[in-house]
This record gives sequence, C-alpha cells and structure tokens, in this order.
Amino acid sequence: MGRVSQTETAVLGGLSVQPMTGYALREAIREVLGHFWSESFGQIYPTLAELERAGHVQRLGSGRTGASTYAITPSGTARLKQLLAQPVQPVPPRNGLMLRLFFGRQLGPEACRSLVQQARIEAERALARYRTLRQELLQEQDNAADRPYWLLTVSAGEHSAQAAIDWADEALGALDDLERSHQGSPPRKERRTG
Amino acid sequence: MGRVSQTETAVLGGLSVQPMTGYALREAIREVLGHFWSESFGQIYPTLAELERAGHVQRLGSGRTGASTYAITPSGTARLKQLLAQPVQPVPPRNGLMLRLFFGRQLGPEACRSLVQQARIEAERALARYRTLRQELLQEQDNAADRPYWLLTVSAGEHSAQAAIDWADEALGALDDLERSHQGSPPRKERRTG
DNA sequence: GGGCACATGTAAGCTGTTACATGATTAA
DNA sequence: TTAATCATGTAACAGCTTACATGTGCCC
Repeated sequence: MGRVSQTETAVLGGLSVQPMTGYALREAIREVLGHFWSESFGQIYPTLAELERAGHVQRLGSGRTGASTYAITPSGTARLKQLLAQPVQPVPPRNGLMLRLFFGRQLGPEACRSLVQQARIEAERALARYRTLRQELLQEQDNAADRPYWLLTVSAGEHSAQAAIDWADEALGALDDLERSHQGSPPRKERRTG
Repeated sequence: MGRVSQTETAVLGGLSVQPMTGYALREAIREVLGHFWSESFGQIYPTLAELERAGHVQRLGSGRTGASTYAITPSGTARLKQLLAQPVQPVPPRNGLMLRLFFGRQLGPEACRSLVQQARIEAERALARYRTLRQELLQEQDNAADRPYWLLTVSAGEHSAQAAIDWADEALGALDDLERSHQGSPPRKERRTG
C-alpha cells in the first residue's frame, strides 16, 4: 500500500488551487497553513512522483531549468475528493508546554512563569499573522470560490490564538499568587510533608 | 545517545507524583493528560527499563504477579528537573480538520458543515471532561503541592475547548450562508467566475 | 564572483504506533 | 469457565525530519 498518508491530500489540495513546483508547494503550505499543517521536501517530492505515476498530477513545461510545475488532473481531483471525504484521523497529542506545566512543581513558579510568558508572546504573534492573512485574502481578487473556506481556517486560528492569550494572562496571575505564597507570608493554608 | 525524547520526561514526571506500574502510568496519562499528551506501551516499557538501568527509577516489590511498581529515585528527580528545564521542542502541526476545511471547496458546504458539527461535539465533550477533572482535582486532599500546576493545564483545556465551540458556531453560520447562496438567491454579493 | 532564493532529490535515522504473544487475577 | 481488566514485553513498520548532495538564475 503506497499510502503516503495525508501528504497526498495536502499536495493534491495545493495543486487544486493552482499549478506549482514542489518547492512552491511547500512555501505555500508554510505561509498559509503553517499553523495547521506542515510538509517537508522529503515528503513532497516522493509524493509528487507517486502521484505522477498514478496519473493524478501532470508535469507542465519546465519553468526555466529542471524546475517542473505540476498540475492536478481530473483523476487527481477525483482522488482529492475521495481523500478529503475520509474521516479525520486524530494525531496523538504531544504538547510540550502542557507537559512541563503539569509537572511544574518540579520546575518552580518562576520557570513556569517564563514558559507561559513565552507562550503568550507566540500566541500574540500568531494572532497578528492571522489578521494579516485575513486582510490579504480579502484583498486578492481571484479566490472567490476558495475564500470562504480559507477564512474558516483563519478564523479558527484567531479564536485559538486569542484563547491562548486569555489563558496565559489568567495563568500568569495564578503563578504570581503562587510565587508570593512561596516567599512572603502565605495567603492561605500551605503544608509540606515528606 | 539513548535519548528517548519526551517519553522519558512523561514517565519520570508520572512517577514523581507517585509510584506506579507501567500500565497504571499509561492509564494516568490517558485520564489526566489525555488531551495534551499520549504514550503507548511500546514507548513506556522500554523507557522504564532504560531508566532503571540508569538508576533513575527503582522497582518496588511486585504487586501480585509480574506486576512491578516503579518509584523515582533522587537521581531520577534530578534528571526530571533537567529535562523539564529544556526548551519546548515544537511538534510540526498536523490538523486534519483544518486541512479538509481549507480545501473545503472540493468537499462542498454540506460536508464541511458536518465536519464542523462533529468538531463542535468533540469540543463540548472535551469541555465537560475538563470541568469534571477540575472538580476531581479540587476534591482530592493529597495533591496540594501539584494542584496549582495541574489546574493551569485544565484551564488551558477549558479555554481551548470553549474557543473551538465559539469558532464552530461562527463557522456553521458562515457555511449556512454559503449553502443558501448555492441553492436559493444569494443573500449578498457573491460572484462566480470561471 | 559571491550570496541568495529557487529547485530537486535521496538516505539515514528517530520517534512512535500497532499488532502480536503471553499470562495472572477477578468477577460474573 | 469465560470474559474483562490488569500487566509486560517485542517486533514490524509507518511516517516524518534532517542533513546532505547538487545545481541554476539573478542581483549586487
């Protein structure tokens, strides 16, 4: 089974928007889907070759040198629809920040604080990126058919980033309380045994 | 380099809370960290063996049969602190739902709608789970030192789940508009070219 | 003529899942 | 005695990243 998993979907999907080289495909995924998806060259090129063999994509005239632009074929579009209709396979979660905070007792409140602070900064950055992206999408003229779907994902990013910011602020407050109770007089009950 | 990545952190972290068998370790991770972290037996058992060889954990008297309970040693605690202090290594994102929605044009508004609906149901379920977890944590008596950190992660889950619900409602509205503009008279500006 | 962006492709290797093999204890 | 749960461990292999090898075209 040459099933190259979801990479096939991402590649066909990208080419369903417009013909591209493998390189451009990766750039496009990074720029527009970067917070939701990622592909490396090591996945993209073999997948393109496989798709070409299967007749799902087709090599257009080379741009300048060896650079070949791929376009999706009708059978590729059919395949894409098939792939998209398949159930979402959940990825086992691996959230390093939460793992560290969960065992934060070993790390102490100060270190946790800086972890949360860092997360907040990243969420702000992500939110700004989504806002820019939204503006860009609204200004482009030739994406009317795709646009509503793209905006759906941008909106998901905005909600998620905003939630991360709100959580971070709350968490920083909680950690402040903890720190204060560590050094000064504890605000309430605090017992250590063992 | 026998670096077994973050599994080592998760295992040592779990044992830092209380001694457990490998099986119980996995159950605990599933129940409490399930939305943020996951470990399979195929990772846990080899990691436990490695940690024992290194003296970071120690096998306590077997429970009934071959079941051996592991406890963290002082050197294990030191190792854990070291691991936790290391920078969070970001996992390349792979969000199957967003991938599908981004190429939603191929899928059509109805199919997207049911994807979002499903996501909403899962977010509701997650939110309910976090609420329960919070209550359970607050009712337990012997976790005073860990509790504030655990609540941080629960709170992150709540924020994130609530954001997913809010987004889903918004997205369902947008998809309704799309569907309406597909069949009946478009509610507002909507142009199709090509 | 040097550096950068564009471009392709392969190989090594890690991380982690799944499936399988095995068996004890407990409750119905 | 049968099924479910608790429990351990291994082997196969999927999926993906990283690094490397290689080369072109453009701009300063």
